[in-house]
Amino acid sequence: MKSEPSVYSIKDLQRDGKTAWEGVRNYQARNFMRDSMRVGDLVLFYHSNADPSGVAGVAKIASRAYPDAAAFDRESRYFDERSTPEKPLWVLVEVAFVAAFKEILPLEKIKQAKELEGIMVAKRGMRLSIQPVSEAHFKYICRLAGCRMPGNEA
DNA sequence: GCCAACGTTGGC
DNA sequence: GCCAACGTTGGC
Repeated sequence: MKSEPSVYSIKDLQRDGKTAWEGVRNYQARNFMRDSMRVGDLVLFYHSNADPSGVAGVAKIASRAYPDAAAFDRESRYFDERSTPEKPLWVLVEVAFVAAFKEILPLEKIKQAKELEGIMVAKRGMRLSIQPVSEAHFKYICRLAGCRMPGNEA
């Protein structure tokens, strides 16, 4: 899951413990939240538009998808008049902090790693803010980042 | 700040 | 349903 650190960083999540991932306004990204995410699923937290851009840590899904109330709020930058409480168009999931990498694992490193061949985030023009990651890729990224995780002590 | 790539919108 | 115009994303 991508976030611009100037808006919301892994440190912000560490401080908050948990956050509602509001503001996703892309159908494909929404569908991943709604259809594929389950409580307990692990997430790579990616800093976009950053220096450097890359994976900043690990989070986990803390709720199933439910309507994103920001879409109903005229004052919100995420307001969308097509979405109503009766017929919500956009959803969010809650995301909980797991770990912050000591150092960002830069996109450049991800592109260089043979083991990560085919990973979505490395593809040209890939700007989807929520992307599926294979278990093998996930583990390898954690290893590259030197992150110790339950079930992934390597 | 530039700009390529992409998604969305809306005229036809 | 096509596709040009537009707005946004995000690496650099």
